Amino acid sequence: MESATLRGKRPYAPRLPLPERRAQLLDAAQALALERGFHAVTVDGVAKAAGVTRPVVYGAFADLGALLQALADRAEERVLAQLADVFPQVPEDGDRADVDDLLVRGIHAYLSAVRDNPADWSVILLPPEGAPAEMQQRTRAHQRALLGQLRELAVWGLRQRGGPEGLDADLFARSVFTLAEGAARLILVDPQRWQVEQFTAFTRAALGALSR
Amino acid sequence: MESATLRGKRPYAPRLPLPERRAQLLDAAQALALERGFHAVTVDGVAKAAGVTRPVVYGAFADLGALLQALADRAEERVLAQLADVFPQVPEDGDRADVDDLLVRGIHAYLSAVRDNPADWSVILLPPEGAPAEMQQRTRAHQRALLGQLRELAVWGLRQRGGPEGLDADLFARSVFTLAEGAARLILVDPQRWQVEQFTAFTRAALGALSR
DNA sequence: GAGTGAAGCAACACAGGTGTAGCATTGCTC
DNA sequence: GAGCAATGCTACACCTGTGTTGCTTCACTC
Repeated sequence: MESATLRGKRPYAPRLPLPERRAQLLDAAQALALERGFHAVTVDGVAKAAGVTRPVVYGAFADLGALLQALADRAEERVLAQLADVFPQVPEDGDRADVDDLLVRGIHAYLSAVRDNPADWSVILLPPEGAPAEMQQRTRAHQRALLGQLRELAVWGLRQRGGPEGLDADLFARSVFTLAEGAARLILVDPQRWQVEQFTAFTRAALGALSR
Repeated sequence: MESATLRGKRPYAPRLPLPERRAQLLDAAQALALERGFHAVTVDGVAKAAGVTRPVVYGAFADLGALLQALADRAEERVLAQLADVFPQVPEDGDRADVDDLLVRGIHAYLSAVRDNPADWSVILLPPEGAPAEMQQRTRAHQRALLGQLRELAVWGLRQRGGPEGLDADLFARSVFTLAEGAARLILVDPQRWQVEQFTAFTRAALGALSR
């Protein structure tokens, strides 16, 4: 029907196989989340941003919750892959590696990963209010897991190092965790101003100043 | 008309002078924000929670934005009043006060205030995504101001103390800020588990361990 | 180069939210 | 205890978002 094209009708968007369509929609959703916050990600908005209509989105994802879930999954997957490449090995039992250096290298690896892939890390690190409860719970579970590991490392490190007396290992681990996350946020928000090296230098100085 | 009462009509809520009505609505809004997050605060929800109808809310506040603004204003006002009572004096120039002790007392005052008034501090400290941009901007402006003060204090303190070399004062101030906020959040989220004294003890131990 | 199944589109019904207009009730004043 | 201004309520119109139905178009197969 030529009348269809003559009227102001939307031209058909190119057809895509499901996996590519999903990727395209997730890209659009991620861009929206970065620009206007997580709560601004709507099915309608994602569809518009991707140049398609809502039923296309529902063809790719069960509903908005599933889309956000998939978005988080993808970001997490990429981010873990990225870390696996660069993260320093955890010391074997009895290893004589320098504890301070291990922590500094860890921070460096973490912050570099954030700097090099701000889009995915934003999904992980930005405050998730407005996102469905499911997602928030999962984020929290991950934090707990990471915190547990850090805590073990802190216990080991403080003993190994003969570190300061009375410094609670759990709180120390939490502090490192909180500070690292804060640094990551600064890098995400203003990468011009904040360089990875500033934080590693600070960490080195702080650890160096802690008496043994 | 007795027919009105016989039918399932809403009974008239008691009439209140404007200031009390405002206070009542703000209480309702705050309770909602604490229970279900900031984005769950709606004019409709506030009205229902307060046992009135929407036009009553619009009689007290221009719109939802104004209500949230007023909520933040009130919380901030109360919180500042609270701090003014307990916060240790900033040292005069040339004062010989113990720098470490000053910081520990400051942390103690801050966290005690949070513990004793979780409702208002939650409004200040909970992540404000979903809240109008105006409010977020103001929060950020306050953070900047506080950070500036902390930074001056850190410069002064590190010099006074003859503290560790190479420890950037700006980053140190930011670290203190971030950690204090993190501690406050822990106290808000799980006051059973986290006691103010744990954090002050940790702070004291950490500062004590920093070589002079 | 027709036929057909998959992919995309417009349009609908619904839900929950905003803000407003006009009527009903109350309780204060005299 | 009647009058009346202030206060609250019902009801409406509108917006934005969700999830679905059925029609249209494309592109691949034979």
